[in-house]
Amino acid sequence: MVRAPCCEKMGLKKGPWTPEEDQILVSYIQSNGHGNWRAIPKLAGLLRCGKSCRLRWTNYLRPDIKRGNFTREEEDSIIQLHEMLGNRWSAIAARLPGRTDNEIKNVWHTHLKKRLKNYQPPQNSKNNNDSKAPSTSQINLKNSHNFSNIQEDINGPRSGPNSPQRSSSEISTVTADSMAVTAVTNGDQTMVKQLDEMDSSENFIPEIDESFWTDNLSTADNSSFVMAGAHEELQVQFPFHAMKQESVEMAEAKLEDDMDFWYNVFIKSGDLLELPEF
DNA sequence: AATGCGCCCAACCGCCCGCTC
DNA sequence: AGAGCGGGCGGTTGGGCGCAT
Repeated sequence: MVRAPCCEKMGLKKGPWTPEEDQILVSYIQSNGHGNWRAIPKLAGLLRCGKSCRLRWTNYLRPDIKRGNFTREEEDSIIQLHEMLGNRWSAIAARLPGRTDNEIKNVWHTHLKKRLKNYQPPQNSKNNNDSKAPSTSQINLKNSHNFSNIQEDINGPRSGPNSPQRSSSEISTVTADSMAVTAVTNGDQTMVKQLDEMDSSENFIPEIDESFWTDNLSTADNSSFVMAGAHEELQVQFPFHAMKQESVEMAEAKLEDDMDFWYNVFIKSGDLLELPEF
C-alpha cells in the first residue's frame, strides 16, 4: 500500500505558525479536545494539514511543555537515557516531563554530541560503535542533582502550575555497599525497605517481568511495592508518570492521587533492561 | 556597514505501526 | 486477509539569528 503523500495539502499553508494560527488551534483544542487531527484544520478553520496541527500542538503549544534551556541535570539525563535507549527520542522524552522529543533531538544534535566529543573514553571500550559515549557503568545518576530534581518534581513547581502540591511527599534513600533502595509516596506512607532487612549477602535483583509492573504499580497497597537492590551497577530513576508517557496532570488524575511512585530500575552494565510500555 | 559563516530549532517529510472495516 | 486510515516516530531541512571578519 502506498500512502498518498501529504500533498493532498495542496493549497494548505506551510512554514512557521503565526500567533493567530496558534491562538485558533489552542482555543479549538481547549474547548473541543483533539479527536481526529485530520479533521481539526477544517473544524477549527485553519489552512494547515492535520499533521502540522498535531506537531505544532505537541511540540510547542501543549500547556505542560517546559520552556527554556535544558539544565545540566536534564542534559546528563538525556545522555544517560540515550546510552540506554539510543535514538528513541520519544522514549527519552517520556522520561523527561515537559520536554518534547523534537526538543531533545535538537539538544542532542546541537549540544550533547559536542559534549560527548570531549569525553575521552577509557581504552579498550568493549563498545566501539559509540566509543565517545560514556559507558553505562561510568555514570551514576544517583547523585544530589538528580535527587534534588526529584524532590522538586514532586513538590513543584516544575510539574506545572496545575499540579497539586505535595508538601508531605518525601524521598527516602538508603545506600550502602553500592546497594540502594528508594521509594516515594505521598503522605506518610513512604515505604523503604531497608537494606539491612534484605539479605545483602546476595545480590538482590528482583524478578522484573510484566507482572512485576502491573502487580506493583496498579495497586494502592504500597507495602506490596517491591523495591530492588542492585550491586555495583548503574541505577536509574524514573517517575511513574513519565513511564506512562503522559503528562503529570493526566497521570496524577488517573492515579487519583493514590500515590506517586518513583522507582529504581537497576541495570547491569551492558545488560540493559527494556522498560515496559504502558 | 556589509558580507560570510555557523549554529539553532521549528517545521516538514517519509516511513512505520496499529486499528478498523 | 488486506486495504485504508490516523497517529507517531526519527531524520532532515531551511530560515533566522548572532558573531566574526
